Amino acid sequence: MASRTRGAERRREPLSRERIVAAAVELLDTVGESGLTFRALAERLATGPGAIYWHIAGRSELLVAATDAVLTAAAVGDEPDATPHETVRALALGLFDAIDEHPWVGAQLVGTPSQSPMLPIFEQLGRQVRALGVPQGAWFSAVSALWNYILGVAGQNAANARIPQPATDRTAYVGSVADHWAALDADRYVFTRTVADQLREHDDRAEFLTGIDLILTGITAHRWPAG
Amino acid sequence: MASRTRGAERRREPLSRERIVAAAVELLDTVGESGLTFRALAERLATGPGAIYWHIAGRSELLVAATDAVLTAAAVGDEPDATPHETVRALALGLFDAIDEHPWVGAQLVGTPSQSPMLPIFEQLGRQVRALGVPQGAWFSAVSALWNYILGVAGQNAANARIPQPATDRTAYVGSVADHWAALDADRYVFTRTVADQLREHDDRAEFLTGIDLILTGITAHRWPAG
DNA sequence: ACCTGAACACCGTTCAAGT
DNA sequence: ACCTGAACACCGTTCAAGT
Repeated sequence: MASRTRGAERRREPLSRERIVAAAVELLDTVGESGLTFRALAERLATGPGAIYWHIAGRSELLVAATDAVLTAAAVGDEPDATPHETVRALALGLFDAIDEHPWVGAQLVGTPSQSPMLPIFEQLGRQVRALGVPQGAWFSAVSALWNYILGVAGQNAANARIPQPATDRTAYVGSVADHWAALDADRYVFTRTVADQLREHDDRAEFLTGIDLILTGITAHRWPAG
Repeated sequence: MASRTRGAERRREPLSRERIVAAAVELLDTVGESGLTFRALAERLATGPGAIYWHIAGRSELLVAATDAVLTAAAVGDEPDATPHETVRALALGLFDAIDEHPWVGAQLVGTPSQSPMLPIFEQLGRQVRALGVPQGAWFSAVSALWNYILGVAGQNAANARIPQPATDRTAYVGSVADHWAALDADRYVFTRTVADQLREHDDRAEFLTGIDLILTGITAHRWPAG
């Protein structure tokens, strides 16, 4: 009875950009990027595919809007007492977790020019680079390195999420790759074989942070040309 | 006259995996990933779309095969006298140039689990990490950082290539983003504004190498746990 | 064994027609 | 102003039928 009322209310609720984007995020989370279809979306919103076009220009605008919504929700506030190093870690981790929860965002970020939703994060990263004492002439190079690394991990995570069947255990998948590595030719792939167990037992999040630390160490230790 | 003969010969040449893959690479280079269509491919090969399926399982296998072909052609040989640092640079640059020439490869690499075509490169990178004196327990972490960075740049390059119209000057596009940055709000985007000119004048290739250097510096300077 | 091309089951997007 | 849903112009993939 309550559900009948709710159903009726939902059908009458007018469409809006927000409702469409929220439904799109839900669809992307549950069935992946290839499952985001105007027909599926229209069905969920109890309308026809054409109605959506009144509010959103097309599929790629919808994808950008969905990414924007997720990133806005994941934005990190400034901790006034944090060191630059800590702030970079917090920013990067915020992105990492958002992408971990919504893997399709990773693919979206990699495929998007450094535009709207990522600009604030770029800015915040940049300020930390400045605070680390990098000479001004090298600011762009230093942020770029961090940026490319973060987007690289984002892309990998997105790819990992869409390879096996939606529900397959990530652990099982990593395990099968590790088995493959361990079984490689002993001469041509000494290194990869040796590292197979480290792949099996690694923690994505910790590994990600190690990479951030490496780049920060590099940024600090690098002999930048005076600028 | 010669062209008539050649045309006739081409039509009679039997299909083969190699011819299909070569045609696919050509199509991807000229019209991008969305232009690689079984119908367009079939037309180029003077046959029907169904014929292709006799030799290749489907679109994604075709994409993998095309990527494989490009990477194999771009493989770098071992320079016996090179330092680990130099070898890493050469490997990374080989990938960078291959992706620069065939931007769709970037998207493909990011979307692919560390499987077949990239394994030899992963192995070679790993050997250099070993040669740098990284303790064995940290090998995986160190290569992963390099790997994620390289794939991040790959993805960015692929994205940049598919944003503007195929033939638009890359310089003009970068310039327009730089203009956008320079016009941002002075309070909220101090850093990004300051860096707009560095974006405008930067060289992708040099920037890429700087990032590699930073990570290598980090790998060398990092206080790894003994292992 | 290999090729053909019509047919199937989808897409995103548009647009006349409705309210 | 906003919604509807049929229609258009595509896709990847399959498959009976040919050679």
